[in-house]
Parts: sequence; structure tokens; C-alpha cells
Amino acid sequence: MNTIARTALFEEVAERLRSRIFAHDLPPGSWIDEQALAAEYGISRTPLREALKVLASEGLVTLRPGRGCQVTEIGEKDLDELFPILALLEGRCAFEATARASEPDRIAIRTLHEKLETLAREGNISGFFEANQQFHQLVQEIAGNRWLTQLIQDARKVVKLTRFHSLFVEGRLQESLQEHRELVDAILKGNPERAQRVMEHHLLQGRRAIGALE
Amino acid sequence: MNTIARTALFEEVAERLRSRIFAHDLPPGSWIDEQALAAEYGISRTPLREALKVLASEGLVTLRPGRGCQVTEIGEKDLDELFPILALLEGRCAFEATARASEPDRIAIRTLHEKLETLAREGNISGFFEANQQFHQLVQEIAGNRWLTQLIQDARKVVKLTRFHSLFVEGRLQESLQEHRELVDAILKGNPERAQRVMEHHLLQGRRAIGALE
DNA sequence: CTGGATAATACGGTATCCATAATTATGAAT
DNA sequence: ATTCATAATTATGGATACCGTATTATCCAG
Repeated sequence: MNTIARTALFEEVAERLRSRIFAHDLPPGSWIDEQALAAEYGISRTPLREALKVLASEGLVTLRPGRGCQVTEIGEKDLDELFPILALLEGRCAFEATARASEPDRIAIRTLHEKLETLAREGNISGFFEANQQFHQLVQEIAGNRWLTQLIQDARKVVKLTRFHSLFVEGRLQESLQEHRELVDAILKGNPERAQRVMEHHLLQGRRAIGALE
Repeated sequence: MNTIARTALFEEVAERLRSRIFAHDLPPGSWIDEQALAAEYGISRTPLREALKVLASEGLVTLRPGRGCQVTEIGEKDLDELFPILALLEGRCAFEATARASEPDRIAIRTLHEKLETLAREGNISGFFEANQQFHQLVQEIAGNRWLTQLIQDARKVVKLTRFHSLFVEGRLQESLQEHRELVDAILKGNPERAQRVMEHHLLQGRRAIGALE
């Protein structure tokens, strides 16, 4: 019987909605039908509306007073604004992580990176995508700044509204991998400034890759 | 009849609660009594709870499932983590603002700064405090990055949980003013790199000033 | 086809009710 | 008197039903 930290219903609902939004099951611009969703989930409108308020303050949905709520549409301009911020924040993360990394931390970095190499060799794109997220999260963990992590996650959530993730771009995977190699090298050799520069460049390249799509 | 953008009730409630939290009318750590507040505001529990969910995702209150909701307590460590982030983000703002400032923008900067000088000369601390916030917001506006502004506001909200603002520290007002002078000089002379450095230093000094208190 | 009146719908909010869990109060035993 | 277990109280989290109002959709007239 799992009673530890029982999550409130509205939290669960928010999480389920996030998944559906990121998967474009609920595509940007689509309206969210309260009663339909409440019925589908077998819950009342109350927790569903609470969840929508949370998603709204995260920027994932936009409340239209009196009309309802729709999934936020994100444009090129938003991406142009968001990626430099991510580069800044994650760059700082890389700096801090490099400066603070313990030996076990470095081993974890190396191990996870090797997994990325393997997945790339196997051509396992979705696996790579998953491990890539883990890698970035690991760097954030090692950096050990709770609020920095929070802001990065906030920004990433919005970016994830875009259907196209840079890694899916043809050829970007190898490029991304190469950038990771340099990043890992900088971290393991204990060069914070270089780790920061590489991470910034890595994310700005991600933006460029997406931009090449449309 | 002005029906454009009528604000929802839960928004108003959230705003009122924010004010009370920042004013330490609801001090950090204190419990929030749903029914009491709902009764006080003459509203039902529903919109109040929606407002609390929003504040929770902003980090201003902490939800304790099954027990309620209390105003978030912020520690020295949080400030140590938050100020460098603010320095980073607002530093970038200063850079962008300097690079993009139009002539009217520069005039607005100069005008607002002169107001700060006047208020400081008059010893009007709360007025200075207010104008100081306006100044930082103006820089953000000129920078013209919606998401950057958003993240800065998010971080500042949390910082505002602290009772002590750096400007209230003895002597810090003159110091702060001097830093502003250098910042304005860098902006007006169109030196983005210097504006960035000065802004970063300005915020890190703010953290130091608060730290000197306890 | 257009425009306006009308009906249907859905949102935002209120008022109640209820199960569950947390806190407090009570009381017995050591 | 202190401790511990039990009972009573309270407040949360959620459900249900209801309503005014503002959209949205429908329909009819011109």
C-alpha cells in the first residue's frame, strides 16, 4: 500500500495532459473540452480545472476567459528566444557540474555517454533521445542548483510543444554526439569554461537544426 | 462595457495572495486556511484552491497533500542559488537591451535613471525601491525577449519571499545607485558586453548585501 | 447569400455533501 | 504525572448539482 507522498489527483491529471500535449495527441491550438476530458478520465471537472490552471502557469496551455482553454501554439520567434536562454542556463550548469563533479559523478557521466555512443551506433533514435535527456538531467543534478534545474525544466517544457526535436533531424544525431564527446571531454578534464562553451554551442546548434526544417 | 480580457476570479485571488505573501502578511511557513480565506474574500473554495495551485507552481506556496498548503520558506542556500541565476538572466537582458535600444529607449532609460537619482537624493527609500523595479523591467522590455522576462519574473517572485531586500541595507542604496550609473553609461554608450558585466555584478552585490544581514 | 434573432452549449463560479486522513482531545494503564 | 492507545473533531480533496452569462451554432427572414 503506497501511501508515501500520495500525489493529488490534479497532479496526476496535469501529468497525463502534459504527456498528451508533448505527444501532440493534443496538438497546439486545439481546444480542451473540460467535460469531455473529465468524462474520459472518469473524474469531476474540479481537479481537471485545477490541473489546467497549473498547465497555464507553465505556459503549456492558454486560458481564454469565458471561452475555455487551448494548447499553446509556439512560433519560430519563441524558439529563437528560448534556445539562447537554454544555452545560457545549461551552459552554466555545465560549468558548475564540471567544477563540482566528484569521482563517482565523472564515472556516471562517462557511463551514460558510452550508452549514448552505443545507442547511436545501433541507430536507436528514440533510445538515444531518451538517454540524451537523462544526460542533460545528470549534468543538472551534478551542478546541484535546484532553482537552475527548475528554470531549465520550465523552459524545456515550452520547447517540447514543438513537434520537431532537433535530434530527429537528418544527420543531427551524429553532430549532437560529437558535441557530447567534446562536452564529456571537457567535464572529465575538469575545464569548466570549455564545458560551458561547448554546452552553449550544443544547444544553439539544436535550434539551428530545427530551424532548418521549415 | 469593457469585456476585453476580463480577468478570472482565481487570477485576482492569486494576485491578492501574492501581495500578502510578499508583504509578509502571510509569512513564510504559515499555513493557509482555505475556508477562512474563502470566507474573508467572500468567495467559494473553488477559485481559491485554483489560485493556490498556481501559486504552488510558482513556488510561492508548498502543497502538503492531505494537510494543506503553507507559504514557502526560503533559505540562505536558495538565495545563493537564485542570485547567480538572476545575474545571468538579467545580465543577458542588459546585453540585448544595449544592442537593441532605439533612441526613444535610451531616452526612457536616462529619464528613469534621473528619477532614481532624485529619489535617492531625497532619501525616499520606498520610492527608490519602486523605481528600481521599474528600471529593471524597462531593461527587460527593451531586450524584447518574452521568455527571458518570464523566467526572470519567476525567479524574482521567489526571491521576494525574503523579507529583506538588499536596498534596505544600510549604505547599499548609494552603492546600488553607483552601479546603476555605470550600467546606464554602458547602455547609452552602446557597450553590450560591459552592460552585461555591470548588471551581473550589480545583482551579485545585491546578494552579498542581504547575506551581510544575518 | 447575408444579417439578425434565437436556441444550445460550455465556462466560471457557488453551494453542499462526503470519504478520508490528520490533528486534537480523551481516557486508561503504568 | 507521563505515556500510549483510542475516540472525536476538523479540514482537505474530490464529487455532484445547479446557475448566470457569454459564446457559438442554428435558423429564419429579407
